[in-house]
Amino acid sequence: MYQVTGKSAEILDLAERHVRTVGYNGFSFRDLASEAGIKSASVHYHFPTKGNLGAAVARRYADRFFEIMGDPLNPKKSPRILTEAFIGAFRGALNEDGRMCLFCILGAEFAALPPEVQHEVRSFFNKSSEWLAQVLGRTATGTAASDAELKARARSIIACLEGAMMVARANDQLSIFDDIVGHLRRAHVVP
Amino acid sequence: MYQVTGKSAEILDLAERHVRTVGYNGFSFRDLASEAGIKSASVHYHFPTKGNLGAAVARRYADRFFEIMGDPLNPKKSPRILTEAFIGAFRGALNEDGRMCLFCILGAEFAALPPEVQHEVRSFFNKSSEWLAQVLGRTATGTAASDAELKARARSIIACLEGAMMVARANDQLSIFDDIVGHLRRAHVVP
DNA sequence: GTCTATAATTTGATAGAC
DNA sequence: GTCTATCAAATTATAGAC
Repeated sequence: MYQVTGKSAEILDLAERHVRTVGYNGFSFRDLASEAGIKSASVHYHFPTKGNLGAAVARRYADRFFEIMGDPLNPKKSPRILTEAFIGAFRGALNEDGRMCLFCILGAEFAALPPEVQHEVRSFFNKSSEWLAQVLGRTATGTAASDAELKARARSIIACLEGAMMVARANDQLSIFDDIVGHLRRAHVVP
Repeated sequence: MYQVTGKSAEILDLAERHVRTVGYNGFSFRDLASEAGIKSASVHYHFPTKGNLGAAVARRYADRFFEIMGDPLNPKKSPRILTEAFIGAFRGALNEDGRMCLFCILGAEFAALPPEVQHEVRSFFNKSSEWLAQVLGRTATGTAASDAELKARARSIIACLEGAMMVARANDQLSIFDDIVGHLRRAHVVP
């Protein structure tokens, strides 16, 4: 699933790389075309408009993310394991290729995005904080907390991870990300 | 100081608004010109290149920020007061006009920025985490911590604030920012 | 300082042949 | 599905008059 089989998928891969590096407004259809070995008109065949392409990139990224994360209530995986997987997904994005989490950069650019892309961004933040809130609800301190409190804690962790990626990349030091996460652990913000 | 006296300052104001809304790649010299009631060629008279303008916007924003924050070691201001001022500066940016912190959006766009703007972004993150680390060093738990640990804690708070702004704006709910900060306080991450 | 005029390039997007 | 050709608009930036 989600393997690079055809040109459409290849274009999605290239677009994702660009968004995660220079943002939605930082690349053009011609950039993608030249890297894919085709012409920009052919890119429009696969994705009629740029908003269309942006939304497709966002949707695929989110689908992959939640597919990897799995069920937050899976009894075979402890809250700690799941939280570490969640943190690892963010760290991996940064470590793997020095690029940002897709939704960190799209979130910052939010007002500059076409409506269909904005919709995907909002959706990801809602779903990811919901996922993490469910995990936190399984912990000893979580069972006593209200849903609103759990969601706030989840958002706090997500916000911290997104911010950590940004600060780390601006300084080109992955260790900054690790320092910040280390602090989250020591403060018992994270299971 | 920093009042809108001439066209240069007015252009800086307009550019700052645009960057904080749609990012560095989301506006043009013509946008600024039409809003300032002049032509784009006249904008180039004040700021030869866009990188030049971007760096000037960033420098002014940072200068203002640290002017308002004052001395982190000021004995008349408690660590708690100073930290709240720090948090308030971030919240104010969001609350005042629903726009992002300038360096949150520039940080996310980092790779798409001209070198001179990148330099200002790095400089802000270094200076602000240094400022906050000095404040944290004055607290009971801070005096025992190493400089590296203090800096990591400062960066953690900054990352969280930047991330909180992003998530809050993407959802158009200031309360999300407050929830996240509230959690920071309850977890005693913040003095 | 601001203007007109314009250069040189890039952008997103379309029409129509193969 | 990909191409050539092209459009209309926008972009950063400069030259030179006022």
